[in-house]
Amino acid sequence: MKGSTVLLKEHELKATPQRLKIISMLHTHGHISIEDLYNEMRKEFPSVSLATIYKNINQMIQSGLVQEVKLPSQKPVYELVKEPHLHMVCDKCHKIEDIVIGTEKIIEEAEKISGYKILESFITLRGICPDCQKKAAEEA
Amino acid sequence: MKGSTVLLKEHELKATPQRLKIISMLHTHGHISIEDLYNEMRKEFPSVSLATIYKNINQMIQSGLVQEVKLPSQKPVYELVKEPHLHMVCDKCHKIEDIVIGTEKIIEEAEKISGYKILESFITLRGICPDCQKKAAEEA
DNA sequence: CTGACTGCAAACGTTTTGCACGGTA
DNA sequence: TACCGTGCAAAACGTTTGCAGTCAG
Repeated sequence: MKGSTVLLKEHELKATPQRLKIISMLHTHGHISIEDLYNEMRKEFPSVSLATIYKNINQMIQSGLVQEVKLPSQKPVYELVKEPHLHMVCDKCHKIEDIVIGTEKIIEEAEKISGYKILESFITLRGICPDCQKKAAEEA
Repeated sequence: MKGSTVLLKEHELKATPQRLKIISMLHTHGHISIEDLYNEMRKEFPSVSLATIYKNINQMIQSGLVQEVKLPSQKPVYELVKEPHLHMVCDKCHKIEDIVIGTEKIIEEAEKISGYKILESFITLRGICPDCQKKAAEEA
């Protein structure tokens, strides 16, 4: 894991305490909403402004450091940009997990059928996570 | 194509002129935003209210007649529920197309890797549509 | 006829903007 | 020191709600 200061410098953003904290929260949570960023940030920086969170997240998105993830039936969450992956969302506990799967075949087929030149894919799968399956089985 | 009145009745919604128009616009456009629904609806029903559009779309979603589609970098659009499909979005002209592709393999693999029981998949592919590829080639 | 639907206006939650102050490089 | 970033307040959006009048069944 790269130092957060370096990460910011590489994207031409100054390393302010607020930004370092945002990066750290993104690392820790994997996926996090603006509201949760704000609430957690306030523990350490009680006078932080929501505007600061928005401005920074938007700058990080523009600079390619962060990515917005739009999920069905919930507010957008944010994650650090890393290798391409897809998102699994649990219907019961709402946890979000990344998994890495080859998507070449589906993309190839989509290109063949549609004639599009595909540049990026966004895949979200909704279902029940192993923990919640277990709980459901025990309750039955 | 089923009559819109019947479609509404099947979903236990009264067939008002506004609702019939919404269904017709969904048919015609395939995917349409609230704003576009409103602007087009006003041509025929000048005094229609945005609230009516929202209320109706939300009811149609709840009754399983309509589905919300969240796309990267744009407002949500709405479509009639039909067979599962994925969305192709053109970077240049922003057109949205549906294509039907088997997703069993990717879902199977995701289930195996993650242990999730998957219930639904949301797949969006971003790229350049054939028309815009052609245009780009001609300009070069 | 009755409950559901519409249009209007106000309220709401989220995100953006402008500006003066403060901190990073 | 110069500029960028922050916090605050206000504004701008998008969406929802409450209500009185109207319409579909």
